[in-house]
Amino acid sequence: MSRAPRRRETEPAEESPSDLHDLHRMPGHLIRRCHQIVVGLFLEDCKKFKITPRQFAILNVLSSHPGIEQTTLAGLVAMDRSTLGSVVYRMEKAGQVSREDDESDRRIKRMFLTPEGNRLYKSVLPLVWDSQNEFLEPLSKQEREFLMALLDKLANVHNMSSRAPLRSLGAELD
Amino acid sequence: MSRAPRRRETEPAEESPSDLHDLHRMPGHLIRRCHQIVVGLFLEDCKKFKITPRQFAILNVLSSHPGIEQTTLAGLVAMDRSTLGSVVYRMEKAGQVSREDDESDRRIKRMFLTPEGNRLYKSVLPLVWDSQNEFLEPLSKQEREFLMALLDKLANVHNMSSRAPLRSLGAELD
DNA sequence: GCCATATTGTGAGTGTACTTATTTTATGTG
DNA sequence: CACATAAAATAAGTACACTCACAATATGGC
Repeated sequence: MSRAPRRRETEPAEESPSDLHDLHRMPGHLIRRCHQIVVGLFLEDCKKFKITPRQFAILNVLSSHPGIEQTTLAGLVAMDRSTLGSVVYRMEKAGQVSREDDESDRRIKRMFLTPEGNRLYKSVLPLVWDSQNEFLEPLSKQEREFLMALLDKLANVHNMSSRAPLRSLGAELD
Repeated sequence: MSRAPRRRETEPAEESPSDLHDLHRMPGHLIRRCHQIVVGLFLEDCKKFKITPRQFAILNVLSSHPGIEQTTLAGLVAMDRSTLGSVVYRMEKAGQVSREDDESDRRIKRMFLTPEGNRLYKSVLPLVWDSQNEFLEPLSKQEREFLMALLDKLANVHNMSSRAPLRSLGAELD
């Protein structure tokens, strides 16, 4: 039913079926595709280090903020506490991060990069940037900047209504 | 190293720490945030129907292409076969799709929407569009179109190098 | 000091999203 | 027709990404 090709997209594929258009016009679908792609490029470029984008994000934040607690870290990388917990658990097993109990607040576990984790971070950083540039490569410099600005705007405006809001630091730590 | 706040973003948060900038300048991170957000809006708006974005995508494609096989469907929604299999399994249990064996090729299972699945699709469609508009709401009309064009370009250029490429239909199925 | 309340981390349960390997069935070639 | 090869679906294993619930603490008021 309803086989009327009434649009002329940039170039969905070859055949351009019928009202499957609905799906491909949705921002959510396009965002998902791009996410899928950028993760794929990341994993490919960093293959020899067996690291994921989330693990990299954690290394990155711990590198500049040693000793933060898990909930704060979760806020900084925009993950929820449970997910972060399981990712960090794996990284601890892999010897990349360490956790130690806080003296004054027994609920808290403070997190640090191990030397191993730090080496991994330094080694993988250029490869990560490669993958990011590779992703943006089809766009001109201006287009890249515009894209980033638009995504940044969307992410920030919706920040607090999202399920794992990005949160910056308070003033109490280090 | 490198503690120079040399940018002035739209509004990252309040403190704008130091070289955590690295992370937030990465397209991958922004894309992920936006993905997280748009999925969150979808789930919130469609809460009473207990449906996920992927399940909706499947309903959408099956609605216009009844009788396709799983591998083709996977291509149309850009999921890999394994993931699609498990999602479809749940939808079959929920009575939204049905699968029947193909006569001429015993490997194939052809998929259809059940009346229930079709009702669900029709009911949820407007809510889905609401969520998509809500996501884009912070942007002007022009910005929205530009964003979509840029994402579309990225998704299409990288399509074949991604792990679950979007594939359009061949000519053999009705 | 005691209690209602809030916070930190965790655990269980569901749903993607991949990888690799295996089973079943088709198809092409000699 | 037997045989290597390919394709469709599934299974097993890993890694997020959430939800809700819960135990162990802290904290503010009284």
